[in-house]
Amino acid sequence: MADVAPRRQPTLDEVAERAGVSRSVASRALNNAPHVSRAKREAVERAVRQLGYVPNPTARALATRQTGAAALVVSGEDPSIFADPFYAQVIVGASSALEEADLHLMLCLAASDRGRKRVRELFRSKGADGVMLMALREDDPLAAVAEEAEMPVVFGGRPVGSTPRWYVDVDNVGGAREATEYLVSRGRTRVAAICGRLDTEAGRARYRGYRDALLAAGLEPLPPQEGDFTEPSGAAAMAVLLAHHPDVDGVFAANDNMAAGALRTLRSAGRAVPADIAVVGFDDLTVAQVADPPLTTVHQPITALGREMARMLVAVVNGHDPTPLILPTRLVVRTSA
Amino acid sequence: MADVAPRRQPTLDEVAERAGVSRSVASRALNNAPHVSRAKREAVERAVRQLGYVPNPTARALATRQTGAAALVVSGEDPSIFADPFYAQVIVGASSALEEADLHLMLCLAASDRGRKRVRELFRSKGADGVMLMALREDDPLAAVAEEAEMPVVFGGRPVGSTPRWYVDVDNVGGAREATEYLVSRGRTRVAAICGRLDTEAGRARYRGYRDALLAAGLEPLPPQEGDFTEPSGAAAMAVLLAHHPDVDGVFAANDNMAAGALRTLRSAGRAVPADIAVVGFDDLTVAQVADPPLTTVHQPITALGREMARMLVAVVNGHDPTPLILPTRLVVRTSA
DNA sequence: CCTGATCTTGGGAGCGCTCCCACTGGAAGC
DNA sequence: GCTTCCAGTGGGAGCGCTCCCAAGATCAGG
Repeated sequence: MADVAPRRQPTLDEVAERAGVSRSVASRALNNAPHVSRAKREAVERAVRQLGYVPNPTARALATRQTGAAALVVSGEDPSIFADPFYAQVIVGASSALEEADLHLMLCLAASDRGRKRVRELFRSKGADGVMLMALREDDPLAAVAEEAEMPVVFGGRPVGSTPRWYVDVDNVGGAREATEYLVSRGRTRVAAICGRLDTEAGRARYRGYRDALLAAGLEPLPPQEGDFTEPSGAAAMAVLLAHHPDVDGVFAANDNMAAGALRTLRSAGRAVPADIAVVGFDDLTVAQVADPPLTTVHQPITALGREMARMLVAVVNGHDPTPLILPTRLVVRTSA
Repeated sequence: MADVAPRRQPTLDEVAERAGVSRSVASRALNNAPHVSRAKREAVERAVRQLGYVPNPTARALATRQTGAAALVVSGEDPSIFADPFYAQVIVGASSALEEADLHLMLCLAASDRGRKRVRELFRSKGADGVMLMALREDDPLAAVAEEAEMPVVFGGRPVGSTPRWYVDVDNVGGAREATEYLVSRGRTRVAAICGRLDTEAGRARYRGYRDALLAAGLEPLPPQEGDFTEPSGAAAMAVLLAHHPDVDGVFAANDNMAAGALRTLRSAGRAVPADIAVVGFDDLTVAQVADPPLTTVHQPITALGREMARMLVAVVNGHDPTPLILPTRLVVRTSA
């Protein structure tokens, strides 16, 4: 058995006693609220130092009805979705913004039924001061949970088919359009799309951008070749594309992972990139730089996405009503197109 | 201003009243503890359902002195360390194990001074039931914090220069040795090492494994060419290596990111891989599969690492004293060596 | 010197839950 | 028939904090 040190933490009452003041005064001094004389304030500070007092966050949470934590919920059918480096960057951004507001970050991967149930419980029990919700799919069970929740919810990316009150998104349509326009501007005329899951808003929006651009250029869009945002699915989609449309000379992939997969298929099929086929990705993750050839891709400000989500959530928690935010993308030209 | 729905949650007292029992009985029924008659148990369940009652986790935490949360703390000088997909996989594993124990996951990136201060506060205020601590460097300020903490701490990877009571690590020495032995077995005689930060135990251990293998084969190890586990640092290290030891015919990189960087440098230097130089990585992340040529690398069970850390922590929290764990690695042969 | 306004102060009532404990009544043991 | 035991029950005292409020202290203005 582990020997648990049973020494109890000092409480606010003990601090107060030691400082020769009442609990109320000690509490006020601690939260540097007004109505505390300089002398007592200092006495409290001294007692805190001597006793090594640290306030008990749980007790404070119970009294104030604020947990001091914000949750980041990532939906998905299986946990592997979270392995996408995308989320790590979101977390970096969110974490820094929450740090400023002195909130803790709870991370919930709502992949299993059990996980979803726990998220539901979290919502209903108000186990956090607010929630950032990402990666919702069409008919996602979490959508309803968020709906009925009496808790601030900020969406990362819009859910399919509805526009929530608070969200931060990236200009998916614009980014995809720009990427496709670029392919067209380089003289590509048979441009295909390897799109992401079409039960996600990002997947749909990026296909829409691709489609818009081709139509505007008087070219014919190909039907969506659907992947699931993973490298293997991109490789597979590229293989199908090559089989059905051997004359394709440009590919817009809805993210870098799938673009990397496409590159792999093209390599083994002996097609030169970008000479025979140009490839553009989306995200601008590390994989885009490491790929061979380095990927021309649509950069999206992922860390900023996380940061802004957290900031927006903090604003809502503090009683404000911020306006939704759509972050810009920009095309990063490398070698693949 | 956001309109906050002020409807209060039902409390246990209300459930008890509705069910016609005392608060004690209701509590026992809820936690399905013994000493509750079947009739009352059902009455309570009914009341819970009718009222839509959900227990208040904060109040429970205060009463039981258990927060119901475990923290994963990732140390580091700047947040970018967390962008490594490695941590995402650790989280997937930890999350699933914590889910089983019905604990929430708090994520703390202790990159800034502010972040470290908050972690310290977390430790001192017992803001979590236990902590998983990763990526400690030599003289890491968090080491002291963890030391004085009266809280279960499980380390992910050993810290430099000390062996904590509870940790889960990967067989870094063995993995590096196997990788290097493989290079030697393929006839490579001038094998260099691009090692990770030598102020981390993983960085040191992997270099040690490399060194051991060469010495055992009667070959001369080269001095460590230090990187920081990032792709650019691997590229830079490879460039230095090429300049100082033009005759190198094999490289062991301490992780896949750096191996990918090395590949990039070799490509632009016109060296063929593996014909001229063989390259082996470590981690077996997605990048290893996507790299060109696909990386031969040392696979480490990262998700299992996270899972076992969480399980170990749960064991400690429950008063047990589990023994440290060292997870095996295995060489995955692809094309680069 | 008195009145009212303002600042300090501490008592006490929660926040919503767990858990100890004293009490009941019926089954079991002698 | 009488203890003995124990499942079942509810009262009450916390857990450690915040915050309302009444009361005392201080100070200005008239």
